[in-house]
Amino acid sequence: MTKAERVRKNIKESAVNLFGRLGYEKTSVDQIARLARKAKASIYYHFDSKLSIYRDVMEDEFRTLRKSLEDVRERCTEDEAECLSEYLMVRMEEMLKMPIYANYMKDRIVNHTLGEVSRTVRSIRKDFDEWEYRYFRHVGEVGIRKGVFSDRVYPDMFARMLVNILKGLEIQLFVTDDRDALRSTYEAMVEILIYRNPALVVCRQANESQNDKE
Amino acid sequence: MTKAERVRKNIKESAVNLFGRLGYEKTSVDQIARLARKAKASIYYHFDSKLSIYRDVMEDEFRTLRKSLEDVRERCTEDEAECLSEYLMVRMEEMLKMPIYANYMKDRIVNHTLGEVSRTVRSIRKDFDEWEYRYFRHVGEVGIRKGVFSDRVYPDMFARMLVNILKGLEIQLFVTDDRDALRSTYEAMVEILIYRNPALVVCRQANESQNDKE
DNA sequence: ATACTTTTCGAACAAAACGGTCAGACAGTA
DNA sequence: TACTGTCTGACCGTTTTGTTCGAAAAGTAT
Repeated sequence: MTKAERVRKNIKESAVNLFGRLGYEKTSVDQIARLARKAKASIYYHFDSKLSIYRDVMEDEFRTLRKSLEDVRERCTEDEAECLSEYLMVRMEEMLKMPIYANYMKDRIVNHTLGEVSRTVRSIRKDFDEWEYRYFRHVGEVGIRKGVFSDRVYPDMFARMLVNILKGLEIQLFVTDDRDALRSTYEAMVEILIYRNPALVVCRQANESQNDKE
Repeated sequence: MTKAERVRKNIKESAVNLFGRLGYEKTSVDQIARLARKAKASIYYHFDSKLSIYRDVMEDEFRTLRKSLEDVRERCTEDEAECLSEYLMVRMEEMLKMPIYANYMKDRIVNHTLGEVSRTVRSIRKDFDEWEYRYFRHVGEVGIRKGVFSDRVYPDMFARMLVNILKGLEIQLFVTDDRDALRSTYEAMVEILIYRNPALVVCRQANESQNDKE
């Protein structure tokens, strides 16, 4: 790691600290510089603008979120419903470890307008959504083929719906901070998504009554 | 409660919210006004200045701290050591519920200078210290007379020492946020303060061995 | 309706803080 | 010595800040 990279990293650490606690507007470049023990002008040697620092650390947050979710995907490949449930739980926990994004969400809700900052975050978020859409569609394809989910929904519909529902619940998560409420909501959602094939239900009931007799 | 008092209270609630989250510098009067649904100029009808709002809500925080500690003092009058230990625990827990003061402490540690704000808070804090000193001196007097604490220290010394030690530990508390570490430190401190009168120890040992024989 | 008081606020102010620039200083090094 | 990457103090134009003031509005008692 070169010296320049080390300095850049140091600046980013200061930025994470401040953006995470104060948000974009309330953090000044001078403050980042002081915390990184550099002059304000030095910050502009390593970064183009305040916004580019913000974008950089925000991207990092989403990168580590992706990494965590990739781990879940690899770890769990058996039952699609179980898998999805686990995925959503980890997703929630990891999102609560994203202070900069959480702060942005809160700011957005109360201030209603952040201009170019919003545009930047939306672009990062769009990449993440598309990445996640691809996964959901894959889960949908496999799940529908196996009969775990109803074959009346197409994988594309299935994935799009999930992405949008999760976006809504996310706001709730950051505003209320009530992870337990969200957990049960996720569980209920997965439960509803699972296709209760009438034939299978009858079959299962038959099995159970047979087990009772034994 | 008159209308003016209600408005004042409403403004103070907004101020508590913002000062507690953002600190003094990062909170603007306009922001307080918006949260209280008043024009900025209206704030100055009810308060002299931004600093006077800050002083007001900070004093409130110390007032409720005092109230809690007075409750402990009344509840517990038996064993001086036990009493002191309980007092310190409640003191710590209650201090963690003082967001504005906590925020001020953090700011002070990283910024090193806040000028007139520091002067204001120091004055409030001085009142509290003197109030607490009087209690510690009283506990010292009674404790030393009863032989719980060593009679080689004077009540004044005893109280002054406690006030200063607590001030130091307080910084640790706000910086690390590790209340468990502080709890054991407090316990150890009280343990050390208790006077292990050699005569009493011998006496107690004799009693115990007598109990063994029975 | 009248006159008087209390409360609110838009507009304006000087001062400060803001993001960002630039010319030059400094340190390593070939 | 000349060159390269890194740092910084001073500065700029703009926006935000705390605070003031006169007048509008709301409330109240006569």
